[in-house]
Amino acid sequence: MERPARPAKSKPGASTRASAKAQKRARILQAAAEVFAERGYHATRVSEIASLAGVADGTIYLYFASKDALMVALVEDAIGRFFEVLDEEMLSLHTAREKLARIVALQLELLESHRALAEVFTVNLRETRRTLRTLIVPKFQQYLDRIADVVAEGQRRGEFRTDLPPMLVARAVFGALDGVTLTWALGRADMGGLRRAADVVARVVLEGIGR
Amino acid sequence: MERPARPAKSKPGASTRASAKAQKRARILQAAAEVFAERGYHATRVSEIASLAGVADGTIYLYFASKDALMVALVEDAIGRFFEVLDEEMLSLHTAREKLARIVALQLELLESHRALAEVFTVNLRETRRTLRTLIVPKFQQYLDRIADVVAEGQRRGEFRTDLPPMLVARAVFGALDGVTLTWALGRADMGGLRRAADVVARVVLEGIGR
Amino acid sequence: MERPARPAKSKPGASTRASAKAQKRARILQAAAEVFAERGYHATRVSEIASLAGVADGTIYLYFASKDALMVALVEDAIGRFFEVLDEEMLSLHTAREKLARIVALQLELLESHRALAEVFTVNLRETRRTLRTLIVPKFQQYLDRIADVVAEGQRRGEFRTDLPPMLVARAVFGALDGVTLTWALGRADMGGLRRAADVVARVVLEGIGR
Amino acid sequence: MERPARPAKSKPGASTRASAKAQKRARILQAAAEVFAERGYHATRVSEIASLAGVADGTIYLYFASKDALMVALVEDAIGRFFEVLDEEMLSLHTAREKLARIVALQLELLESHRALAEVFTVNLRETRRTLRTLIVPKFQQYLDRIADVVAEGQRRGEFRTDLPPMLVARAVFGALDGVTLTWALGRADMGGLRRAADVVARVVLEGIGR
DNA sequence: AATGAATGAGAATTCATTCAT
DNA sequence: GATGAATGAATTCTCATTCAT
Repeated sequence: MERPARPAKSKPGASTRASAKAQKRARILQAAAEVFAERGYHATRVSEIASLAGVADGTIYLYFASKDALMVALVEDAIGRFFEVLDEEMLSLHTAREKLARIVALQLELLESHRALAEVFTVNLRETRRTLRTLIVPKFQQYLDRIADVVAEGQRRGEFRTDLPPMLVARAVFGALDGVTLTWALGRADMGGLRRAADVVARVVLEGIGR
Repeated sequence: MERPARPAKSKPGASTRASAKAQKRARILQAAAEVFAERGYHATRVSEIASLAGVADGTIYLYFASKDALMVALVEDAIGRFFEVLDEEMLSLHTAREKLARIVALQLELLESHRALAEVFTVNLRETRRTLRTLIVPKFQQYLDRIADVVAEGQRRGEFRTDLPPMLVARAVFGALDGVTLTWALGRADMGGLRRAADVVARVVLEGIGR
Repeated sequence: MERPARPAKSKPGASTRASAKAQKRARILQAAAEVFAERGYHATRVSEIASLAGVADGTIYLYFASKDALMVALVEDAIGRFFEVLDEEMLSLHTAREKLARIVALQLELLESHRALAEVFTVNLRETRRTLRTLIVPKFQQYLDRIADVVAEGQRRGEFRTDLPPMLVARAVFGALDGVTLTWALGRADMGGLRRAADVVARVVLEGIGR
Repeated sequence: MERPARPAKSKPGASTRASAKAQKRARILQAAAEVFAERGYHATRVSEIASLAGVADGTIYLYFASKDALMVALVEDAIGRFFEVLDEEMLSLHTAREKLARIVALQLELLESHRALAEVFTVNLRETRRTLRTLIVPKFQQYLDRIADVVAEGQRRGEFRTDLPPMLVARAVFGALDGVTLTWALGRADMGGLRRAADVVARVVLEGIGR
């Protein structure tokens, strides 16, 4: 199940080492996502992650401070990558309708192509202790803010009706995406299922909040 | 596993005893909801529930087979009560629009008035093991079915646009409700917050799926 | 499984009550022997004994101070009854050979006809705590003394060789009886199995296996 | 479940480590025997064994799957060692009389020099659950078979009388040994006590107590 | 840097016993 | 006398984390 995946040619010296380190870190995170999704956060043993990642138990702790930190890193990394793509895509879009539709599509595309992440985000994330949520909730708030910003922009530009509080719309939209992902991940998780869902959610939301 | 209150003729005091038993059971469930919401399912000690309910640790096990069973009972009781109210209310409503709006309002009203339950449903429920989820997921599916039925009914009656798969709409609507409840419960949980959210969600959804 | 067994006609008044009490006590002991033999001392729940005896859990404690006391009473009663029979039979026997052979036969006959007791004596008795054994060991010592007395008597009368310490012989004989009972009870426990064993043990002890 | 010491060529230090592991395992078993004998199986806390063995509680479980498994290993190791000695000694003996006398002597010598084991075998072994006994009973049956084989051999060779079923004799002999060990271990357990008993048991079995 | 053996804190659950009815 | 609901003490085992090698 584990792929050692040491790439053939890499830069010599320090950067090789740095890159080897980054790769091992990534391998551990990947393994963590899979085991968390498969067994749940609490039922996951650190040794299972280590085993799937092909490292010793203790090695995990050279890369992450704790099992909790592993979950935080996993989520923050994924959100970070998502934000990068999102930010870039937003640049080329000009209407709020387009932007909102793209956000919806992008989130579901990402999760559809990373099944394990989909379950981690919709399920396992909520298994973790209150303190841990404290670290992650701000990241989510950032995302809600971005969605709300697009809604507010659409309202200012006359694209959207103005009787709906942007943040409340953002929470509902995020919830809808989370909900379809959850039922998809816990169910058959069929190919293309989330992509189709994105279309439906976008149409309902845009018709619903459109002027 | 519990014996329901015995009906008409029984030894004197029996009905009193049965009712005392039902009351103690309810007290334990209430305590469980509060502690689960406060500390999370895994961080909750059975002894904390017992202490808050004012019974001995062992007494919990005279009413529920395990900590897991306690969570299942908590959720099933709440869903059961919700369904009862829902079914009765649906009788007096005739359009699908009214019905859908009522479902949205009812779910959020119920959870707003039971803050602890709101957190249990949106957060703690997902902390429990796969096997436990197996027991609860069917109950949720029933709820999704009811929502999807109303959507399909609206489509047949010409109230709703027909290009949206009812079950997908149901999943999105449920997700939206779950999402606003989650952000409400994890945030300030201000009075009336969910009631206002119900209005927004209903308007977005009905405009969105309306013809 | 339980036989209420209230006998039809008994003496009126206090003695009736006393006898009813004695019968209930006997029923509890009988139930205890069966459950101990079936499940082992530690695995036996007091409530199982109560259930088999057809009384409430608390009732057990009106007759016996504790689960330990129940085991002590069970064993002492059985040994007491055994001693009564033994003492009477000894009166009519005159040689030490006859006496020893009779002891061997009597012990195995008794245990063969009370399968549960056989297991209680050979197995469950040793499951109990050191303090409990302290109460029972003296009873066993009495038995060893009787056997040793017969051996010493045989030596005085010239029936038995005199180079063997009577108490050591007694311990070996008792062990042999215990051993055949144990293997019988843990095995098929076939009818007549112990009776045949009695004959063999008696012959080995009295004559040896050498030609 | 444990990995036996790896043979010839392995990383340097490996054999040292394997031997350290074997030593720790032995220390735990030794500690277990002592505590079981002292307090009884059920009254023994795993933490007491750990403490006496000088390891942490959890370490016990790196070597044995459970408290039950610890008891099984203890008994099987001891029987295994006994069988090794027994098999070797039997080679140099030629008459069944000699062999039987040697078995008797050897068992009692072994137990006399391992007082704790004597109590474990005669007492604690019977405290364990039915399932555990299932694992150990076959080992005992092997021993009974060996004794019975010697008896049958003696009968074939004309050394022993032929009117006694070998297995029944084996059960009685084993019982006699078990009985003298039990009374010795529960009593003063005086030095040489079992050695003297061996002599008496052998003489009784081979020649009987009759004159 | 990597390993993996060792650590030891921590908690659900059982069940003998009590006592209000 | 009898009941059985309630009590609460008591213990095995797990597993995140450490650290000697």
